[in-house]
Amino acid sequence: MTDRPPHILIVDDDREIRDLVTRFLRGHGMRAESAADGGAMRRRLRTGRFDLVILDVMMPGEDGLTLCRELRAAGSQPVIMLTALGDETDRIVGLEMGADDYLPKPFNPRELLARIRAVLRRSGPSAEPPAVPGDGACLVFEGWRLDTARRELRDPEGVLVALSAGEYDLLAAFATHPQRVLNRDQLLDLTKGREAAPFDRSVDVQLSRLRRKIEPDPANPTLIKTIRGGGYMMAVPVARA
Amino acid sequence: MTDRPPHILIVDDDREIRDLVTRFLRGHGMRAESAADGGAMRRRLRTGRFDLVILDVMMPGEDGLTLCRELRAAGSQPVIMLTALGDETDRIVGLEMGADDYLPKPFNPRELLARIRAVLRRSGPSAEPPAVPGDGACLVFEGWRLDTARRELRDPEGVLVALSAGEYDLLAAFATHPQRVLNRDQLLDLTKGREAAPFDRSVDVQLSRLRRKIEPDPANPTLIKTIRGGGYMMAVPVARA
DNA sequence: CGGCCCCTGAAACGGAGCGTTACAAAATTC
DNA sequence: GAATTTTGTAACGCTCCGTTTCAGGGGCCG
Repeated sequence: MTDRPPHILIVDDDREIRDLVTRFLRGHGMRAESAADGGAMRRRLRTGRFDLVILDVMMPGEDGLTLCRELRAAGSQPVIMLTALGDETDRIVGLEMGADDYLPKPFNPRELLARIRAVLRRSGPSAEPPAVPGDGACLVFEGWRLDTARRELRDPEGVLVALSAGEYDLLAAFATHPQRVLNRDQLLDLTKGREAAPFDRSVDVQLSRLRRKIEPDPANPTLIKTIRGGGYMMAVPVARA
Repeated sequence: MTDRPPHILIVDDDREIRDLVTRFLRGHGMRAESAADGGAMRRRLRTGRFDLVILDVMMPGEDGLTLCRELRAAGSQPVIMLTALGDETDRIVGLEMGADDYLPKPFNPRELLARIRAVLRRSGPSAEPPAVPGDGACLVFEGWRLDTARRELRDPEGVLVALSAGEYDLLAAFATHPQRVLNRDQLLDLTKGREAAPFDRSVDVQLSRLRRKIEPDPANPTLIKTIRGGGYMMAVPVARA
């Protein structure tokens, strides 16, 4: 029912293609961003939540197939691959790697749009657990235990702490980005997948509610600190278990 | 949200290009500075915080690729490389070295501006690598312990000293540049990432507040000394732990 | 040595950022 | 469809921070 615009990431070494596709998708009501290579892609995925990734197969350095396998292992976004025209091998290997669709270059932007919509429709609205690449694991910090598979939180004594969906998403965003300052835009992107409105303070209120449940002394937070003028930060190290 | 103007460093041996780009970027609301070679770049990076570095590939002495690799290893700023027109090799090697984008010379300044904005948007406001627990994130001086991962300060007895965000940033600036005189411009750049206004004395006031918390006798400071006419200096050695 | 100027320290004030509560709308459950 | 829970918005008060202002003190000159 949440019909927010889909968020697409284009990974291609060719600047012209990146810009063309980005502009085209934005012109059709989507949020689109681009990355020039695998490193940039990873950096962008670290602080943003995407509904779909478009990968060029032919790239210097890490090629699209490698990145596709990585995406499949880590996240759950659907992937569309851009292959060289008529190259059956790429197409087959791409699909084996877990790509959801492929498109031979050069392509008609309208066709890309159609395939994006098809893949998003297929993968459905419930395809994506927010903010968690590398799932199935428990995130442990200061004795607390966040089970990302069950969406449950247990305190150091092992007692279940009831969190609302929003509180869980917020805590998960921090737990997957520990020891980093996250501003309100990033947190909103990670938890709700939307952008901040002018006087949006919903993050503040949610965090206040979360602190009441997990901080020993909510007035002097030790787990999630406030960085005035910057945002918030999980101040303790997080381990996977 | 802190929306301060981005701070760009241009590294190019050609003086005309440096001036042209610097003036152009400033005319578009950015803070821009330039360096003529690798040495000047390193010197500038030591006391300034930059959001992006523009590197010329072809330079006498250390070329852009070498510098790019160095930047990638040390810092976290994104890099845009200026390559010779149509030189595929440079472009590919540049991206492999970790550049976030490239631009063939000669280029249209407006296009450079667009590239810069795109890269900044992609890399986001905080692009630091996630701190690994146990990595040397503590700075120790005279028994005091500044934990940069947790943004916490402990006195020699191990008692937590409450610092405001601004006080912490200021102390961190000194602790990462010990035994060096830092003037107000440098401190403002390191802590707030902005330039000094004509009669800006905010650093003085913050330092006064900081001294009240960490100096045994704030009237006769021993940790952070005043250098009349020059600025301030952390007067004790700092070790990583 | 004394007077002057300029630099710095610190108090005081006001504005902005943030925490929290209250309330209303929306979603979920039964 | 009603009751309950969750979530966003508005509002109030507190804290932090930048600016202003004044006082003290060091350096330079005579």
